Parts: sequence; structure tokens; C-alpha cells
Amino acid sequence: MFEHAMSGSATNSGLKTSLRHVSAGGVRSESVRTANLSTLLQCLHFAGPATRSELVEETGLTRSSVAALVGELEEAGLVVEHAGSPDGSPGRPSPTVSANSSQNLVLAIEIAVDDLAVAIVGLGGKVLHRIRVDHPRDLSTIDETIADVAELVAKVRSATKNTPLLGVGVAIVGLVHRTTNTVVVAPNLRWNEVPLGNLIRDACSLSVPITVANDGNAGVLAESRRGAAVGQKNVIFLSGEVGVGGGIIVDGQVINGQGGFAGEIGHMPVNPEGLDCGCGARGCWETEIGEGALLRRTGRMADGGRAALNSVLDSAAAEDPNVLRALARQGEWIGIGLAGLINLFDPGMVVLGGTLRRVYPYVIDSVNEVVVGRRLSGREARMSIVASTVGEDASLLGAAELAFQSLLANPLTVHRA
Amino acid sequence: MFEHAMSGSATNSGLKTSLRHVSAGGVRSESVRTANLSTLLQCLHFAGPATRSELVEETGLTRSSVAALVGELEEAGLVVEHAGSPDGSPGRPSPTVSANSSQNLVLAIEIAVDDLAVAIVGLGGKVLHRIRVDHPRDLSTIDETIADVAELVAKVRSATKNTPLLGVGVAIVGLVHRTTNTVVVAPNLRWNEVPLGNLIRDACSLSVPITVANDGNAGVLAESRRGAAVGQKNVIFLSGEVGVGGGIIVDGQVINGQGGFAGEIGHMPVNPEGLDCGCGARGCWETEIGEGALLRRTGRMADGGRAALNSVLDSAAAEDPNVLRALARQGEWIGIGLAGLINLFDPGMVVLGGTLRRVYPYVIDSVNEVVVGRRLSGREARMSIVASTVGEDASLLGAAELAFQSLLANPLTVHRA
DNA sequence: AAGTTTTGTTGAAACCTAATACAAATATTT
DNA sequence: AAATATTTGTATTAGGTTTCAACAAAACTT
Repeated sequence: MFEHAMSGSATNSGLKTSLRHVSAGGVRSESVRTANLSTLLQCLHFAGPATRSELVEETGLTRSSVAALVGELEEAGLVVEHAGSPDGSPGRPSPTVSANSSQNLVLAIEIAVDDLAVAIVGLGGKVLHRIRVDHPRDLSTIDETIADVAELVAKVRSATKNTPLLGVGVAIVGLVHRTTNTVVVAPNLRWNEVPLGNLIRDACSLSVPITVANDGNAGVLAESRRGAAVGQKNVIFLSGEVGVGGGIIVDGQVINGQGGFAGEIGHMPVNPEGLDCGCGARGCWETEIGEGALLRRTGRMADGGRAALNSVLDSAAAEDPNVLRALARQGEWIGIGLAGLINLFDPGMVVLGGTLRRVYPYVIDSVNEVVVGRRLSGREARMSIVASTVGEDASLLGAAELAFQSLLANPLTVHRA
Repeated sequence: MFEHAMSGSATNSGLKTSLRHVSAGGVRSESVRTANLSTLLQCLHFAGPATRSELVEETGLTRSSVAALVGELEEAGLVVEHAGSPDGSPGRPSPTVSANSSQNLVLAIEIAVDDLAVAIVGLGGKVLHRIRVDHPRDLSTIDETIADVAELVAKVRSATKNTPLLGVGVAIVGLVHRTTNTVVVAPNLRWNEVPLGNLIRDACSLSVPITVANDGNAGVLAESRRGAAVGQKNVIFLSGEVGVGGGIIVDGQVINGQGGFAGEIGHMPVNPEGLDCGCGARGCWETEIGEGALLRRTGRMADGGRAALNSVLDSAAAEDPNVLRALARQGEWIGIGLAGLINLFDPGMVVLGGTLRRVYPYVIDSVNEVVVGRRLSGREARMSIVASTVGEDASLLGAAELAFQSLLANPLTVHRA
């Protein structure tokens, strides 16, 4: 289990850099311990509490090693042990080990088009406190938005007794340069070149590491670690909101690309004769499967927002034939783009999130029909298209996972504040 | 360097992933040695001979460890050492270590639409013997093709004194199921469900491991290890031949997807109102940028083959305005699809191979224009679109690298025959 | 010729997990 | 109720791997 956290294929050997002068590739014995601590902590974080014997079985390590490693994690305050109780089977009961979710907290922030959300999440994935508020686009400047975020952060932090944090994760509807935590462009927010990481750090007086990421990339992380795609190593996450975002998992890892811009699924060119897109190009997938397209097809105003969307869903529930037809058409376009992605990635699962989660029942048949027709691998590959199970908090929870990544990779070298 | 051997997420120690190749999860001390042997051998295989001190610097290991590890590799016959000679600088000369390319051979086979190629390649990438022959599609049955391959294999093997092989790599223009080495479908060859790996093994009486892969996936491997994309961690390889193939490297690794079907770049839907594609769908990218499209646009017969293509290139060289215009149009379509892929992967480099390598000078301007216009990350990301440098042997050399992968990952557990 | 610099070699020390033996805690059998 | 079997925790020893430190070897420099 948990290979997703570390990728690495059996016969691996990808090459990366060429010239001989970069960072060391050699491995020392100490690193073995780090790797094993990491494996154990990931087990507990992602799969929940486990007895020591279960950990032995899952990791393949010996009882002695697990005892020593768990002891070290406990000493560091990362896990807690509870005495085991008899369960009816013979043998000495094994104590239960759990992630210490009350003392290893991260801050998660989501900046969506018409929403802000903030949460404090404990190791193991326990959401200790969460706030989501409406925050309509165009009603706030960047500075105001940051101030609003800071206010929410203050609330959740005081609700959790200002317990020190391990890190901060931020998900935002925009293109993010990962090494600088900068939002290069967020069309729906009309942001350009916003150093979001630094702004949030200053506004909230944070001194722990901050990771900013695209909301789709955060969403797929949540979906793959705690949602519908748990256990899947190759996943496409398609999230239709005002814009169409997404995230892709290849061999257990979210793909970031060279600068962190990867995963912009909504701007694949699918219809050169199509509509103009907010990104400046024409005929992007987003123009055919975004919220606007659905509202247009059902005779609503394309910028009708949430109310219009609800009306569409109501009509669909009432089996309005025009609306159902429009949804089927929508599904065909979803299928066309998905088929291309499936031929590109050969995923084991496709997850539809955001608004697409709500329209799922009305579009899935036409989606499947188109996909099956265009898939090259035909029936060979088993692949399913499912609705998100994490739901509206996908990006928020993904942001939390981003903040945990460094701890999980290197459990014993952590700083909190 | 060579973190590629370990990939791993940004924050982790890098080690973990390399050690992680044992499925269990836990890492034992022996794996450290395997990982370090692998790192050293990859250094020598990909970057060529190096002195022991260079290896020390590259791996970060100590002189003692490198000495021991190199000694072990030498004992296994994988590397050879030559006494160092004074180079004008002070200090004791360091012996040079090189991959033993005369005794660690793999067999590479490429089955293209109108070509067969076979080569014997030594560790370090030295091509010891290579044959490429015309083999027009539709003139042979599957069995005949396999027999032709077997004949070529016998030739190259006897030319290399039937030295035992470490493995076999096969690249083919078709969709390959990796775990079974089966060609699910190869439209241009009209193959369906061909157990190619087994057929070749039997026809050539081979007893070493065989790896069959899609030609585009093999091509990108060659290009990234020994061609234009050396050192790049995120690469898109687009190879236009009769069909349009490709391969994608994410974080230093070729992406295979769930069953090995990933990388089918040519069948992205880019024009729903476009032409019917051989795959059964309509408006695939291949219908706009494949060889047929170019011939069509330049007034030739779409199935004119190599002769027609040469005539187009001649006209282009003679600056025939109609042909140049058609090529520019071709470039626009290449750009449209590439822009989508770039938004999806955020690569550091795009490599154009196959026929596209030859038309590169005539299309690159319009490609770039479209791509710049449609890229979301704008000027933020440095990304270049270049022509393949490996050339017509990309898939063949990639197949060889496939065959080396297992040895490189685990240098001391090899069987030859 | 003596000193400096770089590199190979060797043995001890440090780190990590596995293996083994034994103790503890529970269920089952007599 | 006592003995036995089963499972798990603990402690000790052994095996594997790397680093460290000291020394030797081979080159250049003064």
C-alpha cells in the first residue's frame, strides 16, 4: 500500500539530469530509517489507525523495527499508542497506533471564484475546524480578499487554541508558479502576478512553510488520498466550476510540470470553430463543458451563477426534456475531451468534481457512450468514470494534504510555529 | 545528478523512491547498496566514462564506498577500469571507469509501418550492429513479418558473435499492453491482439526478458536519454509518421498509464467537424497533422508515401509558395494541439520527431506563433520546441534502453542467455 | 629534493534492519 | 482449573552498508 506516495516502478530508471554536477544521488544508511518512518507515518495518515502487527504486515518490516520506529514517532509526538484490547482471537493484543491529530495541525485555505474556505486539519486528515463563506468575484480587491482570508484564518486558529502549525496549503482557481507561490494568472478573479504565498504569510503572520497550488491539482490530491480514487495510481480529475479545472495523477503523484502549471485541463483545444475563451484562445474545452455552456444550452443566461445552475438541476430532476437533452449534449462534449485525455494517460479512473458532480447522473450515459467510441484501448483497459466523493471541499482538503507532504516525507525534521 | 533513478516528490529525500522499488514498503539496508550500484551504473551508462573521483562528486558517496561499489560492478563484468594518466594537475591520477559495452548487450527491434530495424547495443549505449530494411505495409502477413524480424536478428547476432544478451526491447507502431507484451491494435499494420513478445521470443529462440512498447514511448525515452531532451525532466515527444505517435516524460519517467496505453497523442480530438480517422473517431489530431494531411494540403495523394513526401520537401526547399503555405497551415494545427498538451503538462521541452523532424524548419514559425497565443503560462515558463536529434533511430534506440532498464535498476541480479 | 595536492586503501565506528530467543497476554484444550 | 497453543512485545546479537580517519601512493610545485 501507499506506493502512490513514492511512485517508483519496478524496473524504473527514468533519467533526469545529464551533466554531472547536481545534487547527490548516493544513498546512505540513515536514509533507510527516514524512508521507513515516512512509510509508517503515511500508513497512519492515509489509512487511519492500525495495530503494530498490522503495520508489520503492511510494511514488511520486523516487529523489532516497527517497535523502534513507532517509538521514535511517538517520542516526536506524531503518533499515539493505545493499549490493545482482546478481540476474541488468541495471542497477545497488539496496541493501536494512530496519528496524533490533535497536535500536528496544518492550515488549509481555498480561494475559489465565489467562495473562500479555511480549515485546520490534524495529522491523519481530521478536520478540526472549517469555515466556508460566500465571497462573490468582483466584489473585492486582492487586498480585501487577503484581509478576508486573514480574518477567517484568525477564527479557525483561535477555535483551535492557536495550536502551532506544521505548514500551510493554499488552493486557488488560477495558474500557480510553484517555487515562488505566485499566482501568474487567475482569469476568473482577474488576478495577475499575485505573490499569494507571501501576501498570506504576511497578512496572517505565519512563519511556517506555505505551499500554493492550483485548485484542480489540490482537488485531485484529495480525491486520490481520501476520496473516490483511493488506491488508484493513474487518475484524471475534472472539476467544472465557473472555469474548468483539473488535476492529473501519474504513477501515484500529482503532475506539476516544469513550473507547476501542469493540469490545465480546461484549455485543451477541442473546437477550433468554437467560442472565444476567457484565456484568449478559441474553442477551449471549457467553452463547451463549463458552467456557462450548460446554462447557455438550457436557455439560461451564461453568467446566471449558482441560482441559474440550481434551476437547471431542478428542471433536470423534473425530467424537463429540453434540459435533459442539453445535459446529454453537454455529456457528449465532456466525453470528447475525456476520450482524448484517456488516450493520453490511460488512467484507471476518471473523477468528475465540482459542478460536474451534481450533473453527473444526467450526463454520465452520454459521456460513456462517446468515450467508449473514441478510446483506442477499447475494452482492454478497465477504467471507470465516477463522481467525486470528497465533494465541495476537495480543493480545501487537497491544500491540507499539500501542507502535510513535507512532514510525511521526512517525519523527524519538522519545525512548527 | 541522476535523481531520475529516484524521482520522488519535491520535498522528499529522493532516496525513498529508489529504495521503494521493493513492493513491500519497508526498506532494508541491502537496498541501499542496490540503489547506489544502480546510480553508479546509470551514471556510466548515460553520461559515459568517468573517473572514480568524478563518481564520488556526482553521487556524494565517499571514496571508500565508490571503490567498493565500482569493484563489485567490475567483478560482475559490468564496468571496466583503465589506469588513470596524469592530466597536468597535481594529485594522484584517478582511474577511469567505463561501462563494459562489449559484454553487456541487448537486442533492439523496431517494427514501423514501412520499415524494420534491428540492432545490438552495448551497455553505455554503443550501437555494435544495426540493420534497417524497407518493409512496406500490407506486403506481409504477421507471420511473415515475424520471420523477417527473426532473420534480421540472426544477422545482427552472428555479427556480434552470438554474445549472450541481457534483454530484448521491441518498439512497434501500435497500442501495446505492457504486462503481456501484446499489441492490442496497430491500425496502420492492421494488427489486432498480436502477442508480439511471445512470437518474437519463439521465432528468435530467445530466453531473456522481452519488453514491448509503443514506438512513441520508446522514442521519447531515446530522445530524453541520448537526444535533444537530455537533462529535461518534462518532455513531450511528437512523432509524425504515417500515423502520429508520441511519448511523454513526466518527472523524468516515461508515462505508461494503467496498462501501458498512455502517450497516444495523435488521437486527441481537435476538430469535431474534421475528417474521419483510422481509429474510428473523427477529427483526431492525426487527421490534421499526419503525413496524409500534409500531402493532401499540398495537392498530393494522401497515400503517396515516401516519394510524395520527398516531393513536398523538395518543393519547400525550392520555396514553392503553395507548399510553404500548406506547411504553415500544417504548423498551425501542430501548434493548436501542442498548446493543449503544453497546458496539460507544462513541459520544459517539446521534441518533434519522425517526419516532423524534416518539416521542422518550414513549420516551426507558425507552430510557435499559435503556441505562444494559446499558452496559459505565457512567458513565465521557458519552453522550447526543437527537432529530434536522435533521428530515424529514435524508437530503435529507445527499445534498447527499455531492455537495459532492469539491469540499471538492479545491476547485480542479471541473467543472460 | 622537499612540500603540496589529490586520490586509493584500510580498518574502526556508526547506523539500520533482521534474526533469534524469551517474556507477556490471550484463547483453546484437557 | 491447569496446561497448551497462538500471537505479540522486548532485548540481544548478527549482518549489511556507509562514513570517518589515518595512511599510503602518485602526481605537480617550489
